[in-house]
Amino acid sequence: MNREEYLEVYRHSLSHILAKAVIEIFGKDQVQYAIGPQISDGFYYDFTLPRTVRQEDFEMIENKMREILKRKEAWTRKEVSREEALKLFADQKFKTELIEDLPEDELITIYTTGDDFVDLCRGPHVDNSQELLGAAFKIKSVSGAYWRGDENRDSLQRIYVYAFPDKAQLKAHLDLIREAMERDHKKLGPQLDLFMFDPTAPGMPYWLPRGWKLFNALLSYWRDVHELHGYQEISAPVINNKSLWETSGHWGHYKENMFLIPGTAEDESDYYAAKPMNCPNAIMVYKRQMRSYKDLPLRFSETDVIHRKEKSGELNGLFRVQMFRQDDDHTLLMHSQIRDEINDIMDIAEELYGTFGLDYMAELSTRPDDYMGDIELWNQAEASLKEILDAKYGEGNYEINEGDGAFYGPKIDLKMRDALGREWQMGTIQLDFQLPLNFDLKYTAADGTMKQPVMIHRALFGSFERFIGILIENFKGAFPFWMSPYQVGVVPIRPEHNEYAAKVVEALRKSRIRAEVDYEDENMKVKIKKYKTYKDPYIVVVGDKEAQENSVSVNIRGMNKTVQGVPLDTFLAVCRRLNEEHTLELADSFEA
RNA sequence: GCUGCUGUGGCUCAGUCGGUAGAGCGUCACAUUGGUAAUGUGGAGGUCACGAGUUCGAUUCUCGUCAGCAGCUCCA
Repeated sequence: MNREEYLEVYRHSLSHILAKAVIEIFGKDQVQYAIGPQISDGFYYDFTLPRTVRQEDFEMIENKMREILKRKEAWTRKEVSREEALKLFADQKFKTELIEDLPEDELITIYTTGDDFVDLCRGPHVDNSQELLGAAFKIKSVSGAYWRGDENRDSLQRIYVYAFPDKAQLKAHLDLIREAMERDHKKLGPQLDLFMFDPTAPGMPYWLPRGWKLFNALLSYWRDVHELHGYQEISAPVINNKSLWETSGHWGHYKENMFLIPGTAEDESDYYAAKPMNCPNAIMVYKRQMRSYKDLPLRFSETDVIHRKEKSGELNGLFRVQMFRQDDDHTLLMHSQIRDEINDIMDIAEELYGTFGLDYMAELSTRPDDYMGDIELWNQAEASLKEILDAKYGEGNYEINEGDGAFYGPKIDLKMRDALGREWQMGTIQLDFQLPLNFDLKYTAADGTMKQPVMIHRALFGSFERFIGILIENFKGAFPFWMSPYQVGVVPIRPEHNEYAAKVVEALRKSRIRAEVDYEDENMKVKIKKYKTYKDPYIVVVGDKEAQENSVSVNIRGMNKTVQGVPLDTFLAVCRRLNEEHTLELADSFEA
């Protein structure tokens, strides 16, 4: 048995122990038990119980589980007929439903643990509870869930449990969770004065001065890269009359997610809606004039604010917001250009992600059952996408989600893995055969006939907001030099050094280095601490010595190391280089 | 939206078994003239999220609203 199978078997087995414990605590006639699958860090089990399980109950339940394990009960497997199974679980409505839903010819197996607990299960399990004695587990949380994920059906209590083969692995996992919590951008962001929220605008971040500096550093890097790849940035209205959204189909399919703004009429006839996507306006720009095949591909990138109304419980810091800016683009092109264009987009993605040292994986989603458009076109497009992915990552080195594409075209999703090994859905590259049709887009082909272009929607960071949220957690707030809100904090030792400090700050700013300085008549240690808390990459201290020799004393972030007597010009040159090269690591030596 | 939890000065949190609140940090003032992560003293700062109910009296109890957090995808 390999490690994964082993995990599966005993997590699964432990979930039965949990169910048994819960039943013994609350009484068999008080508990309806549903399902108890394993998940990535343990397992859960769903129940209906006579009362809500609280945090105070966790220890009691854990103890009951241990007590059951110590009984070293045997597990016996038995094959039963459908009738026997139904009879056995007559008073368990969820189990009954599960049995009734099993295919006619399915073999039904039940497992008995000890002499009183029986559960419907396909197994496999351990043979005796004894085998689980060494396992380490801990109840993680209790939350609500619905029977079969359907909010119209029974509301269940789901008990989550962490489970690992031994204490060391459980501890390692709990440490990882703690580390992730320390990195939580919802905590770090406000702490570093990057962004805030206000109840009058739920899910709509306010970017504070420091955060906006970071945002703009990221944006300007993104612009530079796209400029080199032939993109043209546009900006368009944030609200449009509903007639636009009717044409695009959003009014019909996406209205619940749009913030609506009444016009002057009494009814909805002249409503406006804040844009939830940029595509229709990019199309307006395309339609402004006749387009020739020679113009294509036309790449209209856009970072305007967009709004999407979310259900109240779904907001989550910068990860799920109601107002954000995508690093968006809509490219109009001929069918024959799809492959080259997607290839170029993948190159940009690689370059962008590489700058942050983030690994990424690609996933292809193909034609769904309810697809629209010409099946030939779909086949060609999917073939092109596969070809590109095969060439780039090798056949089989990317995931294919059959039937998971949008109805208007296939797509490639890009997921990345952060410093803690967590996965994030980031970029998305979607082909769209539908909108060009809805808006009746045309170009004049070489033979003088009118043809319809294809549209590509793509965002590589996903949204600036979410991407920054991920970066905050990935770097734990200690950003690479080029994107740090302030790159250098200047600390004059005494007020008499303020004059030289001002000279240093001016020189830094003239070199386009973001520098902050504290002229207060305050102990220098206090100032150093302030900039350390802000995680400024470099803190430079200036006193008599530095003023005299036109140098700075550099404190390097994360290195507990100070380099004294660095000539100011040398320091400036190093900073400029880090900015230009978008270097991930800080320089720790300052040679001329 | 649903389930559960939470909401006390800018921040982190204590407290009130119902009699309108306290600490540390931060901030401000004054003193301190400092060499790489917290100098000292003093002051200001709170309608205890909002609304209603119960009560002689509510920050505390009840209900509602708003916002936040965790989960609601892992299929016996």
